[in-house]
Amino acid sequence: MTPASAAPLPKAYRPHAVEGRTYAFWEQGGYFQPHDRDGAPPFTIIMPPPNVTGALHLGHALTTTIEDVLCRWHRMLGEPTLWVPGVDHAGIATQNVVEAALAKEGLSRHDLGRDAFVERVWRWVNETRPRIEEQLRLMGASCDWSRTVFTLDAGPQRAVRTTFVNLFRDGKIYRGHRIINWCPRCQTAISDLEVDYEEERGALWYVRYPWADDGDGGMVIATTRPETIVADVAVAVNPEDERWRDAVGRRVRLPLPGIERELPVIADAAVQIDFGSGALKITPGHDPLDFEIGERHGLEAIRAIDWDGVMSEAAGPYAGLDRDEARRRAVADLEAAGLIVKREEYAHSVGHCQRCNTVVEPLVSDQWFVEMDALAAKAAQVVRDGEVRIVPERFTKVYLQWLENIRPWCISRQLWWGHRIPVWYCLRCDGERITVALKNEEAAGRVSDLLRQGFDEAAIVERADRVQIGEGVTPIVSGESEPEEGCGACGAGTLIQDPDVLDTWFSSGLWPHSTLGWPEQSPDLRRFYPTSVMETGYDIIFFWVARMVMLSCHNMDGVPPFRSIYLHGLVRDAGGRKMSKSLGNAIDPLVAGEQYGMDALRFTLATGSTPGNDMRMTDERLQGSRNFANKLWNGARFVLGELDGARVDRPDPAGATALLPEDRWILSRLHRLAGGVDTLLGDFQLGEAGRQIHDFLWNEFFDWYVEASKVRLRAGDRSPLPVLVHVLDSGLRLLHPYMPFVTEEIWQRLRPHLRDEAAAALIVAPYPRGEARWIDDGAERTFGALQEVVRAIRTVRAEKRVEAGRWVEAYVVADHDATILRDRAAVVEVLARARPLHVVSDRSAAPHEQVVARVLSRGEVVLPLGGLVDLAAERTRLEKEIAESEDRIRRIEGKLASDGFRTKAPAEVIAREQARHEEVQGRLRGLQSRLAELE
RNA sequence: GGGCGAUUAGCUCAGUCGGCCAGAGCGUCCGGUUCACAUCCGGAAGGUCGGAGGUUCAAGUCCUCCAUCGCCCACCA
Repeated sequence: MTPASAAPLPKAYRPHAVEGRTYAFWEQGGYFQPHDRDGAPPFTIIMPPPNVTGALHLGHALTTTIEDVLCRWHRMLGEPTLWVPGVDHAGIATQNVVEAALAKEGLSRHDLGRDAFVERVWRWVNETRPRIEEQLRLMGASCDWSRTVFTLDAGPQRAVRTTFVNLFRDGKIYRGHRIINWCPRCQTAISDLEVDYEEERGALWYVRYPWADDGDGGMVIATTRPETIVADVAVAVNPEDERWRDAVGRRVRLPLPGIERELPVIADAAVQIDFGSGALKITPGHDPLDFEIGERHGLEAIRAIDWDGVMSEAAGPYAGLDRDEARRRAVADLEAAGLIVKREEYAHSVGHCQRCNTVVEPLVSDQWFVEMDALAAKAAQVVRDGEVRIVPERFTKVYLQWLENIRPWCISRQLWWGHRIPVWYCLRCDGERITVALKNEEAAGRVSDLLRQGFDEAAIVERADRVQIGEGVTPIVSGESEPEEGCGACGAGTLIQDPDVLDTWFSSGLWPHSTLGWPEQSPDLRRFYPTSVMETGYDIIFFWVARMVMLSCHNMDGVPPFRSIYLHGLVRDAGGRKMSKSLGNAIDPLVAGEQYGMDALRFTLATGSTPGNDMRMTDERLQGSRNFANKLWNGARFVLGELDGARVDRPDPAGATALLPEDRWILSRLHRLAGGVDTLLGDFQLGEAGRQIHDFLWNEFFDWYVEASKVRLRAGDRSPLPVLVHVLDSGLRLLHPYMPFVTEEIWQRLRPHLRDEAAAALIVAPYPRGEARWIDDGAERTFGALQEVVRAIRTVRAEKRVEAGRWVEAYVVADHDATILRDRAAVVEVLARARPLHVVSDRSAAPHEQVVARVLSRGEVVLPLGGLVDLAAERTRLEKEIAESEDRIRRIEGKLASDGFRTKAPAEVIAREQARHEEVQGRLRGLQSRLAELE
C-alpha cells in the first residue's frame, strides 16, 4: 500500500491506479479469512458457484456485489466473516461447450472415448477456472481464497457419493423404468425443471379410430401428435362421460396403415370430458399422462421414437423417419384413408431443452430417481416454522407451493462430464443384460457375447466406451471409488460402473455443507454450519435453493443450511430486456469496471436494485456512480489538504458545548444516518442504505458542512478539523462495503491523521453505529433554519439575475432563530454570497423600499436590490403564495376541527399538526403584511 | 387454469409498522473559470402516485374489482 506521504493526490480519482494494488493489500493482510474475536458468532456466506463455462456476466456481478457488501459489513461489525468462493462444473453446459469445440475439429466425443474426452474437458476447465476467479478478484470480492472449492474436487466428490449411498440405503434413491424428458440433441435425460415450455402454433387433428368389429363407425380422437399413433395401446374416456358409456370395453383399430393393432377402450378419471371429443388416445411410451394411465391399467409402453428423435423399428412403416417427417407422413396417410375428420389451428406449449432449445421427447427409460416427498416436507417445515427466512417474503409462497407439489427427481444424465453415479454391476452375474461398446469400435454387444469373443472381463471394463444397463440388473452401491470386495452375489465377478453421471444440481444441493468439509466432521463444518445467508437470484429458487434445503437437512440431522435466503432480481438492459450475448445488449461487468471503475459498477448494482425486483443497467447510472466516487475523492482531497500533517482527536460528546451549531448538526445527521443504515442493512435493504449514505455525503457533508467549515478555516481557525476528519472517516466506513477501493485508498491516507486508530485497514475498521448521545434535534432544527435562509437568498439572486460573483446586502428578520443566525452570520454570508447580513428581530428594522423579500417558515429575508425590483411581479408572487398558504391552513384546520382526528389520532400527530398550523399562520401573516406594503 | 410482480416527474427508479407541501439520479431551462471537484457549483420548471370503489380521523402505502405490461407454476390429448 502506498504510504500516505507519497505523491499528492491526483485531481480526479483514477480507479486503475488503485484497484489491483488495494486488492493485493487486503489479500496479503489476510483480511479475507475469518478471525475470531471474543467468541463472536461467525457470519458465513457460501458463494453460488459460477459455471466454469464462461465469463462473469452482470448477474454474477450483482451476486458478488451484494454478498461482498454483506460480508464487508459484518466483518466491520467485528464478526468472524467467511465467504467461501467456488466454481461449478456445470455438467451439460460444459460438455456442450467442449463438444462444440471438438465439432470444429470434425470430432465427436465418441471419437475420443470417455477417458480422453473427460481429460480434454479438464484441460479446458483448468484454463477457464482461473479466469473466473481472477474476475471475482477484479470485482473486489473479499472471499477466502484459501477455501475455494470446485464441485468436482475430492471433497465434494465424496460428499456426493456419501449422499447417494445414504439415500439409496434409505430407499429414497432408486432405479426406475419410467417416462422422462429426453433431449434428442444432448442425448440425455433432463429433469422437469430443465424443460422450458414455449407456446407454439400447431394443429389439432381429429382422427377417426374405426371400431375393430365395425369398419364404418368409430371414435373420433383429437391429437397434436399423430406420429405417436403408432405407439398407441388403448383409448381412454372418462367414466362419467355419458357419450362414451357404451364404448368402454369395446375395441378400436389403430388407424395407421401397416400396423395391425386393436386398442381396448378403457375408462380413467384422468381424462377430461370437455376436451376434444372426450376420448384420449393412450401412448404410454411418449406422454407422461398416458404413462400414468398405462401404469394403472397395466398397458405396455411402446417406444416408437428413438434416442435421436428418429422413429424406431416399433414405428413399422415409419421407422427411420425423423419425428417431424413422420408426423407429416402420418397425417398424409390418415387423410388418404379418409380418417381425418377435421383439423383445427391450435396453440399449445411445447417443451424445449433449456440448454439447446431442442424439442424434448418424453421417453420411457431406465433412470435414477430421488423420492422427494419426505425431503420436501422437511424443507417446507423449516421455512414454515421460521427457522429459515426468505427475503422478500413473497417468495415463501412460491417455495412452499413447489415443495407441496413435488414429484420424483430424475438425477441420472447420460453425459460423461460430472459426478459418476457410484453404482457398479457384475459382468458375471448380469453379463446377459449389460451392453457395452468398446473404444475405437473394437467390438460392441452384450457382455456375454464379448466374453465369448475372447475379451476378458478386465479388458471390457478397461476399454468400455458406452455402457447400457438393461432391466433387472442388480446394482452394487458403494461410497468408495469401487467396492473392493467385488460382487456380493457371485463372490468375485468383475464390476463395471454405471455409465451415467448425476444432475449437476445434485452436487450443488450439497454445497452449503460439502464446501465446509462434510462428510468429515471438520472444524469448519462445526464452526460455520449452518451458514448465515444464501444470496442468489430468484430464478433458481427451485433448481438450487429448495434442493439445498432438502439435501442439507437430510445430511445434517435436520439442521437447515442457512438462516436467511435473500433473493435478488435479474439485471436487464436499458430497454428492460434480459441481457444476452445473442441480443448483443449485454454489458460486460469487467468492461464497465474498466470504463467507470469497479466501485462505480458495484455502487450502481447495489443501489439500483430492491430485493427480489429486476433492475435496469444503463451507462447513465454508471456515470452517476463514477461521479460519486470522484466527488468523494475530491472531498477527501480537500480535507487532507487542510490537515497539513496534523493529527486530530475525535470530537468529544462530553465537550459538546465547544462545538458550533454546524458541527453538532452534521454529527447528529451522521449518527442518525448510521442508525438507519444499521437497520436497513440488517433487513437486507442494501439499495436504500446505499442511497442514504450517498445523499448524506454529497448533499449534507460536502454541500453544506464542508462549505460551512471553510468560513472558519479561512479565518485561520482549525476547530472544524476534528469534525471534518471524523465525519469523513465515518462516511468512508459506512460506504466501504459498497465502494471498497476508493474508500480504502482514501482512508489509508487519512489514517495517519487519526489519533489512536487501532485498525490497520478500513476493511477491518469498526463500522459506525448510530449513537443516541449525538442526536441533536435542536441543532438539526436551527441549522435547518440557517439552510432555509441561505436557500431563500440564493433563489432570489437567481430569479433576479444577480451576477453570481456579486455580494449583496441582506436582512434576515428572525425571532426564534436569531441567535444562530447572528452567531453564524459569516456562514450565511459566504454560502449565500450576501454581505453584510443584518439579523434583525422586527420587520420594521429592515428597509421597505426597492427590496425583494422572502417569507420563510419562521421569519423573512429582505434583499435591497434597487433597480432589480419589479413590484408587479412581487405582488403576483406574494398573492400566489398567500393563496397556497390559505389553502393549506384550510386543510389543516379542517383536520384539527374533525372530531375523529382529535379523538383518534395519536397525540404526537395532533401536536405536529398544531405546530404546523401555527407556522403556516405566521408565514401567512408575514406574506399579507408584505403585500400590504406593496399596495 | 392458478399464482406473483410492475404501473409514482420527459426517462430510470426510491418511497417496508398509513401521519409535514410525494423524493433522487438523468434529461430540460436559467446562471456560474470563488484556490476539493466542470466526473463540478447555484437556481428553476415538471407528478389528479394506472382506473373505479371501499376501510380509516388520515391512503402512493391497507382491502375489492378492472386495465395494461411482465414473470412463474400446471398431466392445454
